[in-house]
Amino acid sequence: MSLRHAVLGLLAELDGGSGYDLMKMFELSLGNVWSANQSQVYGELGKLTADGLIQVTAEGPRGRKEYGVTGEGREELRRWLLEEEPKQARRDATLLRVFFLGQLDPDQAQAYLRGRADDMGRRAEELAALQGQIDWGDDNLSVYGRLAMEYGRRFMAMRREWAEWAENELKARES
Amino acid sequence: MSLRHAVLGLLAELDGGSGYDLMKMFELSLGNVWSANQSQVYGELGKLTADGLIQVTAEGPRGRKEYGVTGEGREELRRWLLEEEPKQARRDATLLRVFFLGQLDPDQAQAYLRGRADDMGRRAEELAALQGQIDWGDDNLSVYGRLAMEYGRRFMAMRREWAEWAENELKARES
DNA sequence: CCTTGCATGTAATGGGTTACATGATTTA
DNA sequence: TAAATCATGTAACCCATTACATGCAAGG
Repeated sequence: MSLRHAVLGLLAELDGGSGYDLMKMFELSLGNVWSANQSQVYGELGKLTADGLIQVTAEGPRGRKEYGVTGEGREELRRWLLEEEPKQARRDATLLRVFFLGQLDPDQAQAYLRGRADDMGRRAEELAALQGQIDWGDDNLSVYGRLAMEYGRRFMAMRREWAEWAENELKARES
Repeated sequence: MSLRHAVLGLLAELDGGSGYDLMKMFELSLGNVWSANQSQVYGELGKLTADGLIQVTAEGPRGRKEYGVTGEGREELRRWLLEEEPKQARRDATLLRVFFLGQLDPDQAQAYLRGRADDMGRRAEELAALQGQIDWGDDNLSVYGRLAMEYGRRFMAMRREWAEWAENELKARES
């Protein structure tokens, strides 16, 4: 049930916006942390409106509808932030494969881990470069988005280091 | 489509087993990396059988059916391991909240991060303790499961460090 | 004999992905 | 005037979760 709060949160931070505006945000920033597609966004806007957590505040050209968070919506957002325990989805496609690497030859298993290490190294560098380029503003989404981005960088680095360690563990077993 | 390969992989590693056997594996080891419930397991066994990737190899008491991987199934497992790029699900409930911490008072935001750091620290310790206790065997699932567990430990540690760093970043901004 | 564990299945519901479908407005 | 962008919506399908439903077998 977190898509609901992603939409609610964005509308709260942006002081309102259209479904199209939200989609842009999902595409270029929030989506790295919680992805959503167009169908989902419009669907959720409808449900949130029906539940009274947001409302249409203006209508523009091309059928554009601008939404704003209601008092009830703000309350729900705070409740979610403060009271609901974030529960981790235990699903990792890379790690699932690791469990079954015994089905491959040892050198293929090592190559898999090497591939992960390289991939993660690449991504960590890309993120680090991006981090240097961006001019962070002083608004909430910039301040907290920056924290999230640093998390991403550390995550990639950690995964790279682990994959290299794991590759060496397998090499050590070969004797 | 990875549940399919989780089931296929387990049957390959265990040299066959029943739905019940697989559920046990999901509960106590594989589930930390790819979770699945009873309905899913039995449903997937049916689909895999219909597609010829596994087959019933024996029937036991209480309607027990033992499944084994077919040649086609083994082929599909290798293909998945070697050729399919693991794609990461970009969904993290903890981090999603971080984006919207600006909706809280600064001290509440810091408390959220502190809570995460504590939680992760606790889990990292639990995992480290578990790691020390387990007698790892020499079978594939033990060898590779050990790698996955070390990943979990490092992951928790990284998250703890990040949450502490983020908390300090917020404190530094207060001036 | 009673509890625990073994064992399988189905139905309802909700969320996510992909594809389809349409059209207005701006800009080059 | 053509292409790009803005803008919304629906339908079909698949996957995951929860709940329901049943019954046999082994051990204390």
